[in-house]
Amino acid sequence: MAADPLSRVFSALADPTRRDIVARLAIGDATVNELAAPYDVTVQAVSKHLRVLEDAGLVSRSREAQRRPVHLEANVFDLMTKWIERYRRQAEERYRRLDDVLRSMPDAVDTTPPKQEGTPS
Amino acid sequence: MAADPLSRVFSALADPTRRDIVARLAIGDATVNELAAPYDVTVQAVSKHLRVLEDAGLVSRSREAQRRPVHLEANVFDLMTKWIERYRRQAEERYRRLDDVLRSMPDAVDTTPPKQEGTPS
DNA sequence: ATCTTTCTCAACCAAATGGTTGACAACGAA
DNA sequence: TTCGTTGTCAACCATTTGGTTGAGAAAGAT
Repeated sequence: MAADPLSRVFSALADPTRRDIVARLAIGDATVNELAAPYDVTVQAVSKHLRVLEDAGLVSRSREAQRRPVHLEANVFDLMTKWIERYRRQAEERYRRLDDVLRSMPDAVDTTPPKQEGTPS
Repeated sequence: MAADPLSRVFSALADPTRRDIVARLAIGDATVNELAAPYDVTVQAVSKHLRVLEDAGLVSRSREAQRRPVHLEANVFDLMTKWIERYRRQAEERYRRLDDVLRSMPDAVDTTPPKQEGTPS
């Protein structure tokens, strides 16, 4: 089993069925049988998927008679978005700098579009 | 191999070594040997990781003499952030509505914690 | 031409993954 | 109590994955 939380979350969402389940749970809590209904796999398979999502902290299961309502824990998403945003911003910044360098070169390639730029972000 | 692009991206980032490589590439392009140096795995293993990242569209490899500089393609991140944001927002909206309902109920359960903000971890 | 460097491909291996079936625990209903 | 429903656990199976070693392609250096 993956050690670090970030790997667990990414790994959990790397499966289309599990992303589908998350999408379903965003609408509202559901039981395992309800979640399994749309797919032609056994309930056990869906239960396994839910365990993966639970280990990643994306989902929680409570007890209610025989039923086990599954609930989406949205806050774990932040872990991912923070990681993603960090490196995207860094890469975009780098790209911008490269762009500046190219622009500052008189006519190395000459394909420079005659454009005046705004300053995004 | 995973069919859909979203699964490929999530799956690619589910590995700590590959996330590390992405972090490194955010600083600047690098060759396979440079990328492999910090880890005690073979260059072949890193080459495989790069292939996974490339299939996910997160990275591109060009040719420059014998060297193959690896470049980070930041735009693919958007695919993920869009997906994540959508369901997080949906789940938060749902939580807000549930919160409203609970607040509008006079004293259904009475175990209501006194107005605390933020989840108790 | 022959070496050297850089990197990928192919074959193999152990472990993880996603699925199955079968057994059974927990609980409400009869 | 016995039955039906809901869900998990255990064992098993096929495929994928992350790693290895060994061979070889591509291009500059000698």
